[in-house]
Parts: sequence; C-alpha cells; structure tokens
Amino acid sequence: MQIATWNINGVKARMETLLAWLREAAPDVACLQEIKAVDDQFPALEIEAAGYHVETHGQKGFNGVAILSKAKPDEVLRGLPGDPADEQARYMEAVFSTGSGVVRVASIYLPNGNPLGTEKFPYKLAWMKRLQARAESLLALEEPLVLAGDYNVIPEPRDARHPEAWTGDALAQPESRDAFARLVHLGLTDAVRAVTDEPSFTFWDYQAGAWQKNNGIRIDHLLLSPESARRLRGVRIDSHVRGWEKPSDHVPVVVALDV
DNA sequence: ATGGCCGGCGCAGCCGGA
Repeated sequence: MQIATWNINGVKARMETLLAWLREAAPDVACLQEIKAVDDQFPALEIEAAGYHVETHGQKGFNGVAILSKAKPDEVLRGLPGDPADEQARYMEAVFSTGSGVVRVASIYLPNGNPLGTEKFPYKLAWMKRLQARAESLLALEEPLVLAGDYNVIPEPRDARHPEAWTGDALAQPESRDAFARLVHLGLTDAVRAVTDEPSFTFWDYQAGAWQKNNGIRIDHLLLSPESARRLRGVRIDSHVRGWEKPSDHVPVVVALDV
C-alpha cells in the first residue's frame, strides 16, 4: 500500500500536474495540503475519473487539506481536535480497511509560524501541542498509523541545503524543532530518516532559482506508528515533479507499507 | 554580485506562503 503526502499549492491551478503524477505514481492514498479551495470548488469529478475517491476539508482562499484514495475510507475526521475556536482547515484523518486490518492516515498542514514576533508563531506552537495530544490518543489505539503532511519544520540542520539561511525562520526555531522531536519521541518513525542519512529535500522556493541550485529544505514528513513502521517497505521522494511545468514548490513523498 | 515567485481573490494590488 502506497501512501503519499504532497502540498500542491492550489488544487485548481495544479490539476494537470496532479493528474499526471497520480497516473505515474498510482498511490493508494494521497494526502494533499494547501488545496486553497472550498469543498465545492474541489475538482472532484476529474479526480474520480482518474480512479480516486475524494474527501476534502477546504477553506476559502488558503489552507485546506484533502485525502484521495483508490478505496473509499470507512471513516473520516475533519479538523484537529482541541480548539473549537480554530477555524483554519489544516487537518483531517481517514481510516481504511485492508486485508490485514485498518490503516489510519492523517493529512496535516502545520502552520508556518512566520514572521516571528507576531501571533503566528505562538499559534504554530499551540497547534503542535494539539497535534501531540492527538498523536498520543492515536498511538494508544496501537494501529498502523501514518501522520503525513507539510509540517513546516526543518527537523535538523542537515535538512536544509543552507541551514544558516533559516536561523531566523519559524521553520527552524528551537521551539519548532523541540516540538517536532517530542512528537517523534512518542514512538513515531520519520520514514525518510529511517531509510537514508543523505540530504533529502521536499521543498524548493519559487524564488532565486532555488530548484536549479538545489537550495531545498525537508519539511514534508511521514511519521509512522510502530505498527506501520514494522510494515515499511520503502520510501521515495518524487523530486523530479519539481522540474515539471507549473510545479508546486513542494514535491510528493511516498511510503510503501506491507499491508 | 545581486536578485530573481506564485496562487487566490477579483479585476488592483494585497495577502499568505516558506
């Protein structure tokens, strides 16, 4: 079973790229972030014609997440629990039945947190605290679980081509890194780091020729519960998609699980 | 050497992103 995460930076502007990648990669589940559309605007018919079931949690203009899947999920949850006043669409879960039991998948669009010194950074940290609580609850279920998404955290200096350029950025603050580390230390496995120690980037800015210079960062992560880490077959970053026409600034990251 | 973008909204630039 292939499970992918991809911040597509606007689903309406990215349909050709999205359909081409779905045809090429044929993931079983694709978690999307930054769909930048309300549910009614999501081009569901075209995705369904490509063989995918569509579940969305959208919002006008920005944010928004979706989960596309070959099989219809048994259950869907929209919104990160823990703050009823939070109206930003950044989190959803879907539960799938497989031959060997259920697999739970979350599509996460963690707040960016920039600029520092504004209310955005505390919002990021508070959101991470809520994610921590959700992860604790889900780990207690002892199910195969994949927390997939754009975490907007550069976990370590080696996850940036130019780490010194990010020292004043919310993505690399000690508080952001500590919160990410606390999440992992609950017993989750960072899938990419489970298979390689090499620099592995998932985002290249549109500006300043970042892609051409490989000036990238690793901020899109798939965190696996022990039950899914045990079934990990492989991990892949589809970096070539960054070189396509009309690319997102992020690329898909894919895990293969033995289920 | 420096600086370089993009999508949404809505029809001009501004907001938000990372």
